[in-house]
Amino acid sequence: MIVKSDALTARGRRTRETLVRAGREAFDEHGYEAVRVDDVCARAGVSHGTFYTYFASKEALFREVAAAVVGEMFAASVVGPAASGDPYARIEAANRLYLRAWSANSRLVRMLEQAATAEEGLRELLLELREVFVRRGADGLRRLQEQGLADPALDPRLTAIMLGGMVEHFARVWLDLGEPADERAAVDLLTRLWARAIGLTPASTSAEDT
Amino acid sequence: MIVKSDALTARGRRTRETLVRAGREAFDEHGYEAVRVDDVCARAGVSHGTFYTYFASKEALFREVAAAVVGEMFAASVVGPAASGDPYARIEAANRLYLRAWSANSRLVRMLEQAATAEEGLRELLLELREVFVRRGADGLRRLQEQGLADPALDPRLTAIMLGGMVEHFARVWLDLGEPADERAAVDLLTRLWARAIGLTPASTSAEDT
Amino acid sequence: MIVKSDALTARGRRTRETLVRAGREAFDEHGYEAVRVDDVCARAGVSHGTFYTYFASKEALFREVAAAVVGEMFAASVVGPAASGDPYARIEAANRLYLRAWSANSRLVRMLEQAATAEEGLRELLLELREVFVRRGADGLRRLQEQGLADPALDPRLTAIMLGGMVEHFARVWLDLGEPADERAAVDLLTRLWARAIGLTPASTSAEDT
Amino acid sequence: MIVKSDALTARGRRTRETLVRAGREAFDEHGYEAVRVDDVCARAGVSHGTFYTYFASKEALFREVAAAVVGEMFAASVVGPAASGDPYARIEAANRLYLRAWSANSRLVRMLEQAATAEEGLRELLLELREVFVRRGADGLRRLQEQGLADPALDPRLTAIMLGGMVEHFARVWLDLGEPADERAAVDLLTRLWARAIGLTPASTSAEDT
DNA sequence: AATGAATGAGAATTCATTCAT
DNA sequence: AATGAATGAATTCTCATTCAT
Repeated sequence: MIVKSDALTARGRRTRETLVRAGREAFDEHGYEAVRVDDVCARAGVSHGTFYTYFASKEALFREVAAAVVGEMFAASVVGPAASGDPYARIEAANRLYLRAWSANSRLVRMLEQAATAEEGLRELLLELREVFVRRGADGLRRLQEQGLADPALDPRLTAIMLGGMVEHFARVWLDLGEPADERAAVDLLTRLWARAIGLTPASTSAEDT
Repeated sequence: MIVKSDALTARGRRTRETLVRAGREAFDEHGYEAVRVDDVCARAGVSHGTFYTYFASKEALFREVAAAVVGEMFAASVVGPAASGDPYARIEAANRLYLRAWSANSRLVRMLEQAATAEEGLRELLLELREVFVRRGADGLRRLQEQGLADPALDPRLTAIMLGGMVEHFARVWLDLGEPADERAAVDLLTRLWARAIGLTPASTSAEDT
Repeated sequence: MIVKSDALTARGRRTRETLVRAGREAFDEHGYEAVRVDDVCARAGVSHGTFYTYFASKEALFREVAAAVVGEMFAASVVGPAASGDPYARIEAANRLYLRAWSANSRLVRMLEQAATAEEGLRELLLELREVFVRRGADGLRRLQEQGLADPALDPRLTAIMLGGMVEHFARVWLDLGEPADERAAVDLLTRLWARAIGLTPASTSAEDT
Repeated sequence: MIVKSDALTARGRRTRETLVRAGREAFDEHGYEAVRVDDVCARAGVSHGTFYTYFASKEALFREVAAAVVGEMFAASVVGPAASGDPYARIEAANRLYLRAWSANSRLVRMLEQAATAEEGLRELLLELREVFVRRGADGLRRLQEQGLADPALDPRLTAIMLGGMVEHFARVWLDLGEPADERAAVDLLTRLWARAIGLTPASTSAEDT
């Protein structure tokens, strides 16, 4: 007798949101397996009977949390046309956003990866998330290639996957494994490596040096 | 009650090895949580009672499996002085090895990462594994810098982490998420990006082209 | 808090009746245990809260449903003086009514039997129901014995229980277990067996044959 | 990890049997729904973990109990050629056995009937049980008809169902609903009604009277 | 009268681990 | 060394019922 989100009173909506928030925190802190439904309920301050008023199972809650995370990351991935001019600056801005988005959610994304092995629906969500970032990277590279600013021999998609993976992976190592580094330095280096790797022509790169 | 590895009859050693092998396969296929001790025993063809003759717990078995995996990856990470001459070729060889080593064990390494969150001992093992690869990468880069073949401004350790992460991460996406690509093309592109990123001077790079 | 039936507005009476009807259908289709209060409410189109405005518990609803069923069966058990004349024809008419009454409600009666084990009140209801049919059968037999048409050695009550049970039981086997038979043939045979069993004298029986 | 019955040590077999016995008693006393797995375990003196070593679920235990009951009833239904000669005496003997067999298991059989509604496998078991008794009755009648001792116009199967139902149903009313009667009188009357109903010719019937 | 959110006792089941043989 | 029966803590989920609005 799960109640759908759009058939709820204000109070119901509030409770539901509280549960999602509590679940997100709990999953993020302890991992999917380690979280018991009762933990989430305790954190949300409701009985576990109430939990099942809103979610059919722990997994259903996770799906909801995962969807929220993915949604936020989509939102965070938009560079905005502001940082316009300089290609190098654009890459830098994108990398900063990328690093932040993944840093903020790295544990949940990894849980999603893990859970995606078993759950069909989650797998799709994960692939979709990845695709958004890959496509963004690939499109950016293609544009630079068309402008004659990047090595035209590089396969845009594969390159985007690899360099995007470099950023994503660093987010993990940095935060989850505690590799010491400060954001500025990290973004600087990631950007430099990225730019060089795609052969961003000296013209723009040197702009920074002057 | 647990029998130490070196105080075993030949028969005992065989049983123990069978269990480790069975555990490794099971963990790799289904993940740590999803594997029951009984599954491992069934696969190894021994009773549950026997399991506890050799391992104090499921976790102890995992530790053993993880150690074996890490050992193999260490072994696999040695480039060998054979591919000597050309820096680019060395990087290429290293990338091929790197990619293969991580591909072969990506699921288990991820499980190790996950488990490391909770277990102190595993955390150390994981950091150690990572360190070996990072150091190898950093050392290689430092050597190139000393020879004037790579950008001396790059922090060797951070650069190695980032570029190594690129390879490691690609191994996951490629195998676990099924991104289509063939090894040759992948190694080629990874190497090209890596070389360019560290500013490997044309002199050597072009050596390949001629 | 429970509103009594006679202190209700027209609207309230309607809601209450809807619930009883919905409960009866649900119980009949799925059995007492399998029916959740929510199922009844959904079927009746009211909220669970409303249910408790009219019934103190699920069991209270069942009691009401059971009483209704028993009432209907009482009503159905009246042969009416119409089929007067011939004793055999009277038995046949009674058997037809008997078979129909039990057929129509066999599942609910069985649930009542089952529930009666635990609930004192229901036990009485059940015994009362049974008694009506037993008494009717016994009275009929006694009359025939007095008229010299049936074996005077038979204990009227016990005989009525046994022959009545034959009809009742056949209703179950026929409908619930799907033993194929058509009503006409079944009533014919039941009547023939019944008449012969009580030694209904040829005089009347043969009346049918001529 | 349910262990099959034939792969058990003596101790295991003993435990399993204890559980079946405990389950049978519990079901008989309280009904399927009212019995918790823990009740059975407590009665058997084992932990509930042990229960699941032998049975996959409460339902699986019930299936086993039901099969045992049906087996016993099959065994009990054999009249044996001893009571040979007199048809009336044979019917009487059969009725006594019939009444006893159903009396001894009436609650469990009713539970089986109830459960059969939901479970396919149980339904078959029930139908099989019924069929054995029906066939036995039908065969007996057919033989009498061939010998010219019973009304040849009666459909053997339908008649057996009806008269068998009379006995079966009486067993319920007698034991479960507490209708007072002693076995001798009940068997006498059931037999007299049965014999008369099928038109068992006076020749044999009167044999009893002399 | 009606609603529907909240409750929590209760039941089934899993599985790592122990221990007698 | 090996076996496998026994254990019980832990966890998920259900559903009748209460109560504030």
